[in-house]
Amino acid sequence: MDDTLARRRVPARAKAEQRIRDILRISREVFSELGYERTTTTEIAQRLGISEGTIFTYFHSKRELCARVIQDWYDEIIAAIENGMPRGQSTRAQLEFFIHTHLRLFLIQGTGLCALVLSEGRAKGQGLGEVFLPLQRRYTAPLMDLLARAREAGEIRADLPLSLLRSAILGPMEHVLWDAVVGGRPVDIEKTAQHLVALLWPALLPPDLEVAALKRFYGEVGVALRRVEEGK
Amino acid sequence: MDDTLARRRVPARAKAEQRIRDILRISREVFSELGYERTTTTEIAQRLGISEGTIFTYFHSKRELCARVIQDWYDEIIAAIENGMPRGQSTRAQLEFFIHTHLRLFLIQGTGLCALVLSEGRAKGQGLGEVFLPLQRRYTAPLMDLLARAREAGEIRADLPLSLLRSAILGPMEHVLWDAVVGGRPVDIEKTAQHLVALLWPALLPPDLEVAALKRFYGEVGVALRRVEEGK
Amino acid sequence: MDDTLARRRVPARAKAEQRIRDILRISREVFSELGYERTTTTEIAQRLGISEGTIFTYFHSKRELCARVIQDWYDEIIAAIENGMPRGQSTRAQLEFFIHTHLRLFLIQGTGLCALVLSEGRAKGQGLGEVFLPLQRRYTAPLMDLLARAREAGEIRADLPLSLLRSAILGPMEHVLWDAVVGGRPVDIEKTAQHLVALLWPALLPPDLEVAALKRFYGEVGVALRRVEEGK
Amino acid sequence: MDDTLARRRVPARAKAEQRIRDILRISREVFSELGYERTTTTEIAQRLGISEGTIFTYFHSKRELCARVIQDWYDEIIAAIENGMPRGQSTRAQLEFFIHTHLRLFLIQGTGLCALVLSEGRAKGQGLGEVFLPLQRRYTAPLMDLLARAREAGEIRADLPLSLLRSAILGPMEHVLWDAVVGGRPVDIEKTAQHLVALLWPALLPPDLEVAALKRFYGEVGVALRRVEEGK
DNA sequence: GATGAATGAGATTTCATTCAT
DNA sequence: AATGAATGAAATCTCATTCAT
Repeated sequence: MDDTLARRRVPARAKAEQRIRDILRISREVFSELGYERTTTTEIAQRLGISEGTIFTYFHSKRELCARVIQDWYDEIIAAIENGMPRGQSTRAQLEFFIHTHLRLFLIQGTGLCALVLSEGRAKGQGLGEVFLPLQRRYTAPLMDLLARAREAGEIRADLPLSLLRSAILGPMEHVLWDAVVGGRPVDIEKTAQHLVALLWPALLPPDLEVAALKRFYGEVGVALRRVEEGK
Repeated sequence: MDDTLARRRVPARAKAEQRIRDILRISREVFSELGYERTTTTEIAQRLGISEGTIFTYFHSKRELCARVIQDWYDEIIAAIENGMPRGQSTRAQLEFFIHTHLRLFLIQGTGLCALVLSEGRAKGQGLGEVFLPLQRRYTAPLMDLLARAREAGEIRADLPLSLLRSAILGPMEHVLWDAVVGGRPVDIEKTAQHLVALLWPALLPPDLEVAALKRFYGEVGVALRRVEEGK
Repeated sequence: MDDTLARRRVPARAKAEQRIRDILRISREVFSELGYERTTTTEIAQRLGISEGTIFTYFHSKRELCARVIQDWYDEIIAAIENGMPRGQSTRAQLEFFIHTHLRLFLIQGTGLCALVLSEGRAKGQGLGEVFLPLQRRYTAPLMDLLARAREAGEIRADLPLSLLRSAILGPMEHVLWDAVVGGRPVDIEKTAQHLVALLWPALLPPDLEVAALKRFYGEVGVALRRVEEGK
Repeated sequence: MDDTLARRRVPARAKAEQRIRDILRISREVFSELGYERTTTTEIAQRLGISEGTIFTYFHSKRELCARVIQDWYDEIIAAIENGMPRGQSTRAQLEFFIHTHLRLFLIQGTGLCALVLSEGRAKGQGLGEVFLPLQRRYTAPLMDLLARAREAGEIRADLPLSLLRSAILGPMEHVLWDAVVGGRPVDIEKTAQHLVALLWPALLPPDLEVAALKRFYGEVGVALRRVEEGK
């Protein structure tokens, strides 16, 4: 009974929501394959098996549709990272989670959406640009927080601007993804994430924390030696 | 008389070549400002003060023109790096030269051309994609050579694939450039290059090369100490 | 119980009639604001807070709806004039009533409906045009009657076609209304009506009715004078 | 020779100008037949036997094209009236010229353009409206000047606002034209102009200028008579 | 070789109308 | 009776490319 009622009332609203979801799903596909300009509403409609007009029943314009696609995609990534971040664990473990999650989510959709953001974010004039900046900021916030806290704790180097450290982490990830897609090779996400952390971790450490200690010891030994020799 | 002769002999070839250069120069400007799709042949012709038809006298299509623009741009960067690379100096010095030159040449034209490559390189179907791969390879060749030689010499770590090291260098550079353009801030190229090297160098070093040596010393000193104490 | 019965009996007819009235009322608003083409069924439905489909339950097409709107509006004006015309009073008083009523009714709804008729009445092809002619005729009938009777009584000039006199009355009124709407100024209906009558009345009088009599008298006095002088 | 050169150089520019003239001529036809909204660029292109794109080579948008059509049409009327006005002659003769010219020029194109202005002038939002007001003003300027000068000379009544007098002249003209087009009857322009002047002239005269003089005379004669009779 | 007018294929977007629920 | 999602025809406008001069 409940079921029947539910099922009966559903269509009116739920059908519409399903449509919106469908359109967004396919649009994400097409936009990420072809980029904004080469994507046509005709193509989207055809893949959905609906008429072009229907798309415009739910979205005012192609631009709005695209903005929504990007927003949703960001939202997913942001949610995945914010929710999953193992805050109790070590900085290095958290960094590894961030990189791993990032690689995983990007590779689901290919780098198409990434390139979309990269190229359309620059559309001067009346562009999608404004939509991106806040998203980009929210998206990198967990990473920035992590770095800031680690720096306060003296765990990572303080001699360079945080934004540079951020670039040193995000940049290689994007480049690896790019390589993967252009080269068309599959990526072992697990391994690549571990590699990236192994590679980048030394770059983040305070230069010569341990080394400095050892050097001091080395020096003191030297002094002691000389004294022994002299005091002979 | 001289003039007339000169004018008569030259034009057939030299005038045409000048035209081609002009078209390429302006096209580079426009493509990098607007991206491939938003660039119109009309815009290019207008900025040149010539008719649209003329462009098609020299280039078969917009696509071909764009491919040529990108190729020329790559050629310049490749030449600058190949010619300028200070091969006699230390690996670190060569890396700094590479990063510095890269940043400098990219920032001359803005990141427009970079975004152009990024977004148009993916054009599935009848794309520019095929043009890019070899260029990209030639472009990164000097860096790969440098890394390979340094690895053989034991200067840099051997526990990770070279391609990952490459990504760890190119990725942050691109990210920094991106930040610069999106943020609209000017970049101190000199300083940024130094910072990037300072940041990335530790990541490239064999893990614990120096540290390992010190630790071995520490250990030996310990052994010696105990022996002295015992042999007392 | 009463309620239930009432509600049950009424709806079939009365509810439907209320719907029709509502749709017509709002449609009049929208059509007169926007004109036929710029009016959308969506806009009408939204202002009514009903669904688009409902409109088509009661009207076969947008065109039919518009025709009905115009017809109703004419009916109101015609009724107001036919019922209110002070037939016992002087021709001039009746003319003033006509002008006053006309201005008043037009200005209630703005000149939107007027412009609607003007522009849509001409729609060649599958137009509303055919609907208008009889309405226009019924609408001007009271004025034509008034003029015809006055002419028979010798009150107004007989040297020009009646249709021209009608134009000389309707034309200025419309022009004044137009001015008012374009200029966006409020109109003092009372005063404007009086002014129009003052202006137009002399145009309707038989040329020189009074003047002719006076001139005849003037001539006779002259003759008499000369006779007196001579007969001295 | 001259001819040949002239003919040879002509196309480049003259061909374009001819095109523009052709497009304007046909557009005037279509816009005046169908109104702004119902006119399609397809229809215009078809009647011209050219492709739709060509229209947009010369005019940025349908709206601009329409604005130009209206402007040209106004310009013609304004020029005809400004140039032909017989300024030396009597006020009445000048008025007749104005009315006659107006009727003639309007009837060449039908009232289509008139209705176009009427209906599109109201297009709220981003309309053609702004284009019209100055044209309308320039267009009525000669008439207003005429009326103002005549009023200063005491030739026409001063008890009503000039704008009302203007409406009393323009209004009937438009109404007559409307009648003619709706009714589909041909109009005897000469006769109609004369009739309109005969009809409207008395409305413009100072009320009772002549009549007042005669009445004064009549009164004085009466006084004189009584005095003679008494002084007998 | 240069021109620039003409083209036509195609893209986005609107909206009256239909119809299953 | 009411809904509102779906439609599809049509409209405006863009632009790379061609070709006669």
